[in-house]
Amino acid sequence: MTRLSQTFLPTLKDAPSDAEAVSHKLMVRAGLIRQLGAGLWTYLPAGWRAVRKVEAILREEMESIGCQEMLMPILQPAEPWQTTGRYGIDELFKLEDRKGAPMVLAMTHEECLTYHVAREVRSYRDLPLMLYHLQTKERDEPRPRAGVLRTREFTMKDAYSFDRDEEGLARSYELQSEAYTRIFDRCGLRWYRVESDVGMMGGSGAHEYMAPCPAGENEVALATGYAANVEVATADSQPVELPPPLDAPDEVPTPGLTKVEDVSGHLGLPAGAFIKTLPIIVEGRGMVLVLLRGDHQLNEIKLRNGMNTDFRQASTEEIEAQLGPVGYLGPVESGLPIIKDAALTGNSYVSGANKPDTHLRGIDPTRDFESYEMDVRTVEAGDTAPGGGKIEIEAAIEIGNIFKLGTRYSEPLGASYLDGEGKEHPILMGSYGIGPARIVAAAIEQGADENGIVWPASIAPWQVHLVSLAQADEPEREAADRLYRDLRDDGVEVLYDDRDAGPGEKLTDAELLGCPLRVVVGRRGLAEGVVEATERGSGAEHKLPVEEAAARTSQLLSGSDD
RNA sequence: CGGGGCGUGGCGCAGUCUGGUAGCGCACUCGGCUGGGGGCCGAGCGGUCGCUGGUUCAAAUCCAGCCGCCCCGACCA
Repeated sequence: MTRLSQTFLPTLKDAPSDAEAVSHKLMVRAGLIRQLGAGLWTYLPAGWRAVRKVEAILREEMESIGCQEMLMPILQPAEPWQTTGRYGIDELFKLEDRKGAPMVLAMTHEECLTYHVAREVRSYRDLPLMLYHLQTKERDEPRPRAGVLRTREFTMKDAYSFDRDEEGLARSYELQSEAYTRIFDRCGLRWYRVESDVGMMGGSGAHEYMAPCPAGENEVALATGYAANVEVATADSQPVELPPPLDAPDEVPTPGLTKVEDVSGHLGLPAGAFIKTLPIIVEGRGMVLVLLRGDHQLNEIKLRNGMNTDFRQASTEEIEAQLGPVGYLGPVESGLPIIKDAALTGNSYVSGANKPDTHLRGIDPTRDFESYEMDVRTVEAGDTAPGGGKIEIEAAIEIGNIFKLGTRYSEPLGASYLDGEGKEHPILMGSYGIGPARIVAAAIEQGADENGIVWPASIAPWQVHLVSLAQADEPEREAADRLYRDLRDDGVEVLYDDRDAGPGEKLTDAELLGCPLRVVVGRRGLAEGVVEATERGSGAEHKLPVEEAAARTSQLLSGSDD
C-alpha cells in the first residue's frame, strides 16, 4: 500500500521559525500540512489520511442517528444572506459573478439548506428531518493563527435538524449530542461539553465541545458538575472584607490617584472594597453606568446578552461631558441609569465622587443610588460554581458546537409546514458543526511528546510504521519485504520505510509521525529471530518471532497481545 | 482594527547599525566509506537579498511607499 520511498511525506528536522503551537509545529514537521497563505493550508497525503479517518467516523455516527449526507455549494447567491441579515458579516467573503450579480462564499450552510427545505417541505408528515454534509467553509478571519487551528478555509461537518415543535427540536438536539459524545470518544480526545454563547448564529441555546490544551483559544470555567465557556460562565465570587458602614457617603481627598490600586493602597483597603464605574453607550439609550467590584472584570458578552442590545465604551469626551473626570467616576448622584453587577453585595464601598481628586467611602449600593442588578462579571479561578465546586479556568480548542436555532432562519426564509389541521407553522431548526481539522490538531496537542506526534489509533494515518534498517541490496531486507506483504495481505494499514537512509533518520521519522505501532526489522533482531515492535504511546516493546510477526502485529493492534 | 516582529538558495540563519566580491549549517546531486538513533570524506548544483521608486560612482545594507507572513490583543459558530 505505502512504501515511504514512493510517498510524498516531506519531514523536517526543524519546525518553521514562526510556529508556536505544538500541533502547528508537528503537523508541518511530520509532513502532514504545508502553508499556502495566511490561514490557507494544503493537506499532504499523510495529513489527509488522518482527516479522512475523522471524516469516516463523522459519517458513521451521523448515519447512525438517521442524519442523511448531501452536498451544497460553497459559491452562493447573496440573496438568501441578505434575507437573513447575515450579508453584513465582515467574515463573509463577498464577490460578483461576470454579470455583476452579488455572490458569497458560504461560511456555513443554514441559508442554503433552509432555502431548499422551504421549497420542498410542506407537511408535518415530512418532519422531523436531519441532513448534513462535509463541505468547505470560507471565512475572512481577521487573524488566522496556529496552523490549522484557525484558518480562512476549512472543511466542516455541518448538520441541520428540522422539527415541528420545541419537543422535536429538543429530541434532535439530544440525538446529535449523543452522537457527538461517541464521535469525540472514538477520536481519542479528552473533551467536555460546555454551555456557550449563541454568538452571531442567533437562536435559543447552544453548547460547545471543548478539547483542553494550551494552544486553545477559548477559556473554559470548570468545576465538579459544571463546565461553561468563560464567555457565559456564572459563579459566586470570592468574598472580600469591607470597612464598617457609614450613615452616608463621605468624601475623601485622593489627589492624583485615579486607579483602583492607587486609591486602594492609599486607603489601606482591598481592591474588592471599591466600585469600578464603567460608562457605556447603549444603542438608543445613551450613557449607562456599569458597576463592578474593583477586583472584578467586565464580561462584555454577558452584558450584551443581559441587555439584549449592543453597546460600546463611552469616549473620554462623552464621559467628561456627562459625568465627571475619568479616574474619579462613581454611581452616587450620577443621574444616569445604572447596571450593578450581582457580585456587588455589602454596604460599604469606595468609589469616585465625579469630581477631581475626590472619592466617596461608605457607599451602600442599595441605599445610595438606584440600579438594575445583572450578572456581568467574568468568572475567575477560585470562584464557587453553581453546585458548590471551585472554578478552574482552562484553555481549550473548540472542536464542535450545537445550536438550537429555533426559527432564526426558517422564518425569514419562509420554511414552514402545515399541521394536521391545515395550520401553518415555522419549522424549528438546529445546527450542529464539527471541524475535522481541529479534531486532528487537538489530538496532536493532547497526545504529543518531545519526540513527536502520538496518534490515537482511530485517526492515525497508518496503524503500523514498518522500518527496514537494511539497505535495498542486503539480505535482511527480504525479511522486511516479506513482513510488509504479509501485513498488507492481512489488511493492516502499514507505512513501509524502505528508504536508503540511515537508521537514525528512519527511527526519528517514525517517532515524529507517531503511528501507534513501530515495527523494526534489522540485523540485530533477526540474529535472534525476531522483529521489534514498539508502541508509540507507552513505549512498550515486544519481540515478535519472525515467522509469526504479521499475526502478532495484528494482535498488538487489536490489543489482544500479552 | 491597535501593538510588536520578520522577509537573504528548499529549511534554519549570519551579513544591514558603519554602502564596495552574497556567506554558514542542514537538505539536494555525484563518488567513496559507514550501517541500531539524523554518521564520515571529497566534489558539485542552487539566491532578481519580498516588490516598486529614490539617494549614490556603487544598495541586501540608506530613504519612501507598498506587499506578504508571524506573534500579542481586539474580534470570532
